[in-house]
Amino acid sequence: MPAVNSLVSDTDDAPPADAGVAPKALMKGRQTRAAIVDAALALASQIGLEGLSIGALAEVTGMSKSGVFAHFGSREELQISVVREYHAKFEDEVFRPSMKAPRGLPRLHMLFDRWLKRVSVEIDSGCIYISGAVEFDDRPGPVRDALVDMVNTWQLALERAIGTAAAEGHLRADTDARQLLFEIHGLILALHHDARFLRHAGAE
Amino acid sequence: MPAVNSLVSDTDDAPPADAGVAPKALMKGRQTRAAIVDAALALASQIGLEGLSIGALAEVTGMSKSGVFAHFGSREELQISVVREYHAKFEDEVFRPSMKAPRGLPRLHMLFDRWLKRVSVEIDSGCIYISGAVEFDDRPGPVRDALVDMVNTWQLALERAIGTAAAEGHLRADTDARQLLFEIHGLILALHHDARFLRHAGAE
DNA sequence: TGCAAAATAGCACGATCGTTCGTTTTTTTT
DNA sequence: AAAAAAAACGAACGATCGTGCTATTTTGCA
Repeated sequence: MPAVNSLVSDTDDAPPADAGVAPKALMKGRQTRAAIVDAALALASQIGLEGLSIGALAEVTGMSKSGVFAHFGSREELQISVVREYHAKFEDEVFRPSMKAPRGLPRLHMLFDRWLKRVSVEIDSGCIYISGAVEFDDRPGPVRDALVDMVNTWQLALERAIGTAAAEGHLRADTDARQLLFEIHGLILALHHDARFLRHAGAE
Repeated sequence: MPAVNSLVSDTDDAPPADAGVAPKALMKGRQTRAAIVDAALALASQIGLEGLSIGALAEVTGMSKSGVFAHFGSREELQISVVREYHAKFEDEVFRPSMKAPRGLPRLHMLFDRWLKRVSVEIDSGCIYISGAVEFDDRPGPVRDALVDMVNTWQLALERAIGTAAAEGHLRADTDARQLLFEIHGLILALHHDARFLRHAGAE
């Protein structure tokens, strides 16, 4: 694990550094880039990261292929940007709000609740962590690395929350955090499967 | 659900029917077709059903593109054949052997055991039910239909096994078969995720 | 052994892919 | 306002995709 791109870390990346300078009034490029990434995220949520094509993306955003391309320099970089964007959104909507809940079981419960909602209730946006895990389980490269990195980050955060809840006395003292994490993860995956693929209704 | 292509049903399909005639000595075509499907299954297990390309398949089997193509008539038909082949293999290696175990918990246990092994221990062959579910959760069509059909078939068989085990008194009497199935499925999915994507070692 | 049929090869098509390059437009700075 | 820099465009490339065709080879049967 090279960089500690831990949960909590702001979201910009491409131009190497905002070296000190105040954000002068963000250049036009940044905005459109953000718009493209947004559209790409929506697209990738439906057809997968591998299905993401620059041509389709250009059509959706109303720009030219080369115009879109120029913002990333390669398809791979685009995919990575999408992964990072999803990570940032996930952080904003799942992780950070839950940190305001009292530590221990309530916080863990909120994490789980929000995770669950994010992952499958909003049918329009499938979870990129899950689809990406399947698409890239046998496809080495930077995209896979980025995905693994962020999934690991999230799982670590969850495991810590479980540990805290146990230490707080809200869980049985002999709780195996790793094992519980594994089981909770299983529930989420099964729900994602049944809701999205089999099109079942009930969330349980 | 149009056809009852239940577990237990033999595996040939393409030429409409083996109308009565004894298998004269299977024509050359059938063999190569089978060989192609085998190679396709191996390929799809790694790069996914969507990643399956006729060109790559031709290279692997040492035939011409059109030679491969002629056996299926369309890419979609090829994908469906692969799904069916996986289903048949799954039946042979997971379902059928388990039916020889004594009904109730032992049989259920054997089903689970073999399922688990098939799905993730053999790293070389990822589970097409799982990867397919993700790839086709938002992609309607005959391939998706075939996948859903077979996953449903398998889940139904498992649910029945759970029900039997409960009726036999091996499980708590108030067991909710659907719920237990859901949880078991979750464990399998989580294992597949951790083993294949995160490359963890222990099976638990 | 010869003949019909099945299996395979070879070639070309239109489409789409990611990417490159030179030009033009827009934005920012001076 | 003019000059410099950034952003977007348009056209083309090589590659690969699935899919038609028409030969050619191989197979199974008389």
